[in-house]
Order: sequence, then C-alpha cells, then structure tokens
Amino acid sequence: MFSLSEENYLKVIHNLKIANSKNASTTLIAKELQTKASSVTDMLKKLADKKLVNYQKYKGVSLTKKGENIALNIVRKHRLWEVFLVDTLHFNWDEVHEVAEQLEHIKSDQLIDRLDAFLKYPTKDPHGDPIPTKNGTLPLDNSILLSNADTQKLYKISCVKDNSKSFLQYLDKHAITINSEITIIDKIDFDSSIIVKLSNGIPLTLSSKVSTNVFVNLI
Amino acid sequence: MFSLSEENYLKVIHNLKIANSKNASTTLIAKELQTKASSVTDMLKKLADKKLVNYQKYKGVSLTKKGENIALNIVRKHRLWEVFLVDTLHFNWDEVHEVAEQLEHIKSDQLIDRLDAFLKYPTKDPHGDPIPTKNGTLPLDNSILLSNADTQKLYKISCVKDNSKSFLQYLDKHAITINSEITIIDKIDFDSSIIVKLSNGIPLTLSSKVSTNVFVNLI
DNA sequence: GTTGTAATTTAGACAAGTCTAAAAATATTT
DNA sequence: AAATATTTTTAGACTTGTCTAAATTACAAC
Repeated sequence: MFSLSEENYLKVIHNLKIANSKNASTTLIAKELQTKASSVTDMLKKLADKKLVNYQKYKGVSLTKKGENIALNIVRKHRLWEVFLVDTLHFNWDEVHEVAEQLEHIKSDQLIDRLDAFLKYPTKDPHGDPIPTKNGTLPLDNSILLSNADTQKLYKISCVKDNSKSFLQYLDKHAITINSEITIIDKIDFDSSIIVKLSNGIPLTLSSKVSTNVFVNLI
Repeated sequence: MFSLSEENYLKVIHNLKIANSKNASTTLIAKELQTKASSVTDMLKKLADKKLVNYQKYKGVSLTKKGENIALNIVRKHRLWEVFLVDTLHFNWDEVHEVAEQLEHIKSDQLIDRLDAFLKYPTKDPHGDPIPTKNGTLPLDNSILLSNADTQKLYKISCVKDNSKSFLQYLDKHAITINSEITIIDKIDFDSSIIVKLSNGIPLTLSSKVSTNVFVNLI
C-alpha cells in the first residue's frame, strides 16, 4: 500500500505535530529522517498528490485525515512491538527503539490484532507513551512536565519524552522509571535544576534537560 | 548490510538448491521471485561481484559459503517467526507464510536470540522444516517422500513440502498434520495414487500430487 | 550436424528515492 | 526598510532494482 519511506515521513510529520503543535517544517523533517531538505520537498509533493498531507510551498506541512490515520497506525504498531520486546522478550527499555522502527512497517492487520490480544491490550508502551487504538484515537493525558510541577507534592512518573539510549540509561542508573514516585524538594533558579526525592529518600539533583523530558501525574 | 532484494535472491537460490540439488537457473529464480529473467541476470552479476554467488553466464548459479550463511540466517529467521506465529499468536499453519516473509528481513541478532529462547529453542517449524542453528547448520533428516514409502508399514508425517494455503487447507480438512500416523494400504499403478489409513481408521485416497508433497518417517 | 525452440543475456529505458549546487522565498537584524 | 542570514525549492544527476525488446547461447529433435 505505502512504501517504507512514505510511512516514515507520515510518522515523523505526526510526531513533530505532537511535539510542537504546529505545521512540520522541511528542515525539521529532514533532521528527523537524517536526510536533506531537498529530498523532503520532493517527498512532500508526492504525499500531497496522494492527499496524505496538506502542503503549501514554504508553509510547512500537516497531515490530512487519511495521512493521520496511517501515521497513527504506524505509531500503534511501533508501541505494541515495544511492549512485546520489553514484556515478552525481556529487552531493556533503552534497547527497543531501533528494532521497533523496523517492526512497525510489517504489513498484517491480523498480526497486530493477535499481538495486541497476546499482550492483553496494553494502553501504554514501555516509555509511558499511549498506544493509539485500532480506530485511530489517542487517549488524552493530563500529565505535566516535571519541570512545571510544584514543590512538596507527590507525583508519579507517567512518561519519558526523550527515548534515547543515553537518557534512558541515565534514568536507570538513578532508578527512575515509569510509575516511580517523586517529589520536588527545591527548585534552583540559577540553572533551573531541581532537587527531588524518590522512594529511597535520598535527595537527587536533576538538570533542566532531565526535568523537561519527564512527564508526571499528581497522585 | 544487505538489501531486501539481495536477501530474497539468496534465499530463493538456497531453496532451489535444496529442492533440486543442482545450480539454480535464471528462469526458476525469476518464477520464484515473480520477476523477469533479465532482472535476475542483472542481480546475479551484482551478487557475484559481492562474492555471494558463483555465477557463470548461461551456467546457472550457486551460493558461495558467505552467501550460504546469509541464506541460512534468513531461513532461520523465517522459520522461528513461523513458530512464534503458530505457537504464540495462534495462527493456523496456512496463514503464516506471507507474514514470515516480511519478518525474516528484520535485522537484529538480539531479537532472534531472544525469540529463540522465548520459543524454547525449537528445531522444526510448523510445516516440519528444520530450523538452521545460529552457526548455520541444518540437521539432516532421514525422512522419505510418502510416495516412496512401503505399504502396510506405520509412518509418522514429518514435514510438508508445499506450503501453499490450498494444500495446507486440504490437509487440514482430512486431519492430516505433522506427527499424524499414517499407513499405506494400497498403491494404484494407473495414476500413482495411494490409499492410506490414518488414526481414525477410515481409508482415504491421496493423489500423487499429495503424496509427493508429504514427508514421512518410519516409526 | 543442422535446425528450431527455449533459456539467457544485453542494451537501453524507467520509477522511486536520494543527492548537490544554485536560485528563490522568508525571517531576522540593524 | 535595507541588508543579511536562514529556510525552502528547483534543476539536474545518481543508485537500486526493475522492465521490454532484441540478440545470443544452449539444448533437443530430427
């Protein structure tokens, strides 16, 4: 139905929209896909011809309803496979991304339906990201960034934004994971770092780069 | 490392070698890959440049040691995924081929190692075909074709040669499956059909096309 | 052995997706 | 508002894998 490249473009446009809540730019898409801006322009024209994106020269790009459905389906597959890799095959959460990037392009509705059932219909992936339903809806979430959370209140970590190996391994080292409980003890104005307490009770300083990549929920 | 096309060519050349025990011909490869003979010639030259096949114009092609290893690895992945689809996701054995054709190209040694462990190191796929080991050895098998088996002796079905939906569904209809016990009661010279008895005791006539696509072992 | 047929290869073309280099449009700075 | 910098697009080329049509080689029958 759609090529590997087309699917990757749609996915990236979708992710950029979620992250920036505005039209995706040629340059950002190129950076995400490790390609050149000129290649992106070429592909955007093709996707526009197929009515998968709304594209106007120099104005960035957004997904049409049809493009959005395809993108959500890819994201659904990606996240279900991540659950499989972690829960069933016992991968660590920092090892699954590259493999899931490949598995998400396998074309078989039956496969995904059965995988979903086998995994007991999970709603979140190992990084806390919601899994789109079969009909393409994403449950909304009232999580906030840890950097925006209040001091002295008890939160639960719900999701990590950055899925890079280095970030996830950093979190592992400090026993920070999905569903960890966390309280901000103090906020340092100077560099926007925060001092937090986890369930082990030992104070820990987190940089602003860390706290803006972690989502939490008030308990 | 290798492209999808390259991997498919190597796999088909390997399968043709197993099936015909001689060099694969351009035309047969083309038929298997649903492509044209001229395309095959082009690709064989490229594979020869990469030292994956021994190719001489007009003389057919065989795999080098390097090509053989890659092909066996693809076959290993294909068959492990088939076991997963049938044993874990409860696919029927006639539904797994197309999906496994996609899954076999996923590149991750870790994934296959962990899948292998999760499946408890299976040695045969759902059609009875042996699963190559990690270091590329295929256990040899003393199975014979049902069409070559003796009358009145008790055999066990070990493998089916044709993996097509229609053949597998035909076998399902008559409750013929891997490990079924079977005895040939009579052989009909006229059309080479045979009359067999399964565990239900009811005599059943099998055409020569069927009996040449089923392997059995003497019990 | 010659002849006809089938298999194979060559030559040239095409589509998808990418690239570089240059041009055009937009944004930012002064 | 003009000058500069950045982003985006265009034009033309390249790679991979495929195709058609024509030429060549191998094989089988007589």
